[in-house]
Amino acid sequence: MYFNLSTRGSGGRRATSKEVAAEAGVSPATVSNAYNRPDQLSPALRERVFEVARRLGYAGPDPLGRGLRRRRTGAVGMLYTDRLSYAFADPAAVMFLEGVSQATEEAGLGLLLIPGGSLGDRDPEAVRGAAMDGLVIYCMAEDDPLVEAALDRRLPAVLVDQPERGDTPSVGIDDEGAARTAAEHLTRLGHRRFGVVSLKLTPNATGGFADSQRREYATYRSSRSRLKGYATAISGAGLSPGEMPVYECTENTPEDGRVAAEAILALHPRPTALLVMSDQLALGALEAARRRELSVPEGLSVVGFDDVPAAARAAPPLTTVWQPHAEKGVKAGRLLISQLRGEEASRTEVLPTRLVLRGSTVPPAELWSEGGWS
Amino acid sequence: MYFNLSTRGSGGRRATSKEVAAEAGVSPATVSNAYNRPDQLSPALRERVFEVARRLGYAGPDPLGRGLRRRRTGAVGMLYTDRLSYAFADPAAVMFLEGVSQATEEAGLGLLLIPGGSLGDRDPEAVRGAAMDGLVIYCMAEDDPLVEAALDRRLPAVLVDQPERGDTPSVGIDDEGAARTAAEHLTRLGHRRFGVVSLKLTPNATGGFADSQRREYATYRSSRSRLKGYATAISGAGLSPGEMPVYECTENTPEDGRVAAEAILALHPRPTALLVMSDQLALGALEAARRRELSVPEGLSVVGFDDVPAAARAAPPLTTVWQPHAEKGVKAGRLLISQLRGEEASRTEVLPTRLVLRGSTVPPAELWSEGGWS
DNA sequence: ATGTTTTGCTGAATCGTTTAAGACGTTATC
DNA sequence: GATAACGTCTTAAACGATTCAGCAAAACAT
Repeated sequence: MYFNLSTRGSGGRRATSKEVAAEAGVSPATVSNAYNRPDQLSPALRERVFEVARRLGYAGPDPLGRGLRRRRTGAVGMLYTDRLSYAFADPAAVMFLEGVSQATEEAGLGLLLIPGGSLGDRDPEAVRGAAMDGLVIYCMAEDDPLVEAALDRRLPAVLVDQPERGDTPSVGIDDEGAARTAAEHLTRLGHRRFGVVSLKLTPNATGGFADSQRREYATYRSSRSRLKGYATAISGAGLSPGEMPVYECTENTPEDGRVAAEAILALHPRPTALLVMSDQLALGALEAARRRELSVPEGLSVVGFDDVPAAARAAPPLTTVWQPHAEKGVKAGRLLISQLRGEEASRTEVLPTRLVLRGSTVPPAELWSEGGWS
Repeated sequence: MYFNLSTRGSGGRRATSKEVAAEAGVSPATVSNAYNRPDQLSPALRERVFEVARRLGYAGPDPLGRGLRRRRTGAVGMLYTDRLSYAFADPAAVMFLEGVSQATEEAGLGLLLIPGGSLGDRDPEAVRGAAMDGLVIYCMAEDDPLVEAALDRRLPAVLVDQPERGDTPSVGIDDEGAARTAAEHLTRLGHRRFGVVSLKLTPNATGGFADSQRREYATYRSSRSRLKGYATAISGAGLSPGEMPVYECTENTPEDGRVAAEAILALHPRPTALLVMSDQLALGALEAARRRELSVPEGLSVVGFDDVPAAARAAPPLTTVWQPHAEKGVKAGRLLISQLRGEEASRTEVLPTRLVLRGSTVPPAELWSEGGWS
């Protein structure tokens, strides 16, 4: 009969189920049953086991021991493009996480945010060593070694906003179509000179204008597809997309967007419209215009992507591509969970997008006299 | 010699280190060493082990087996007041998480978001069964059974924005002092009739005006302290805080804030100033005023709490109490990590706050003729 | 040639559970 | 009265790794 009360606090070793069993004079199996299958033992004994457990400071089965035996952890992992802390600074990612967490919480699962390290030296150890039952892989570059490492685990997984891989289910949007729609909106308004403020094209992006080869071989699918969508629209208007300046940002922040837009607006001839790959960047573009005393939309049209809440509150309110971030998260989570349950999941889900017209886009100034707009 | 290539994909059993060992003709200990202590075996053999591992589809040591043996998981948990998905909808919580994730990522640790379930029936199973090396407990009610369950695990922990407990380190702000400062700002401007839009006072809050007993026995420390701070300031101005209406919200959303403010503004006599416990709620209060065609600040002063980014962009910009959300997260994370490293951590950290004066507060209209303001 | 250290590997115990399968006494069934 | 069924509890074998003491051979020193 050995007590263990001294271990209150974070120090000291916790009691094990075996010790509880010994102290209560039963077998370990019975202790296990007390916690996991109340119907397998008499209520009286169960109570006694709990009583002893309390006395010994045993707070229930150790998750690792249990997990090892049961082959399941009760948590799903989430892998993000970049440093974890950046995810929380990106409204779109936060909304996505909101959706994922909703799905996982419904299922009683934990959500394990896996540290990737900075993009420079991604450390696969964390994803190799993370205790999880499955994972959602969000917005990663198609050649990111972490994706490889993650998939190697052979866990149930779902890819989000990424190229398909093997038979892993995926959810995403039609980036190319959405971008095309956004650009066509501008060509229809009569714009002829565009600039693109782009998200990262490859993980090791250094920022700056991207040449056509770089555009072609972007390893982030979303960026590549959106670029393609923009280009298609431009071509459709009889223009040549190759000449269109594309400034690649390294972070999805208003600051980076501002810098990019400033670079583009310094060009001659100056574009009359900016195609921006995210609202975070677009907010920065608005700021750039403001600093140049170039009024939006009169002097410059801007169309964003994502439709984050701040887009509607911006001055002027931002014309942008809406996409269902939270729903994407919920879908991804559910898809993963149904795999965990062994159900055969649908292969791929493409969620709808919608161009939201607000105040940041009008015909170019050159056309005003032609009666299109006043 | 047995291959296992058929298990590509999520199905199939993964190879174990023992199988790799057998196939490579070495002992399991050697396989382990190949992964964990490269210096313990010849480079040639190590390469051979990896080669066999690759062939067999062995992606490195199983996290659970390893975790069990090593007594450590490589992840820290995070426990939140409410449903996880709500955390992502609350900018303050998101900033806090940003900080925590920064700290954990630096240390190469995962961040496990523990599902609590809805507040009604909190399920302690998840916190009992979560595989983690330590946890941060954020903004929980002092009588929440989940806190008890979490502390019972005897893991290293840190409490955030919560009453101290035992010798668990904690980080927070001086809620009472900050609230008092906010309220004193208004009393100094000459306001005499106040309304309080309050965050939840207890987990099972139903919303509505809270009587004095309810205010007294609030189990969320932040709410209780802020209420106390407001009251102190009011008393200091020679008024009686007991008469001040306090409307308790159930969620920290603009919608709830609007509803609360509407209820308060319908009172007679109508308060000239609103003390609001969060900016999310305050944004809703502004909306309520707008709907009543009551202009802020001329007809109503509003002071918030948190200084979320949207506060500065609101119309009018919100006077509010700034607090270092992200830094709080970093501090909490670091405090936890230093415990994990066995370092004796400081007991308690109180972070600074600051009242940020913006456009939502002016003297009450009654005083304008007296020359104070125009 | 002998003693000592180093290198490279293995055997066996251990981490804390869960879970088939089975033992044993009691009660229901025909 | 035999048999089946049941309720309760136990035995023993996993689950997948790590770690420490130890051992043989090789390298080095004397």
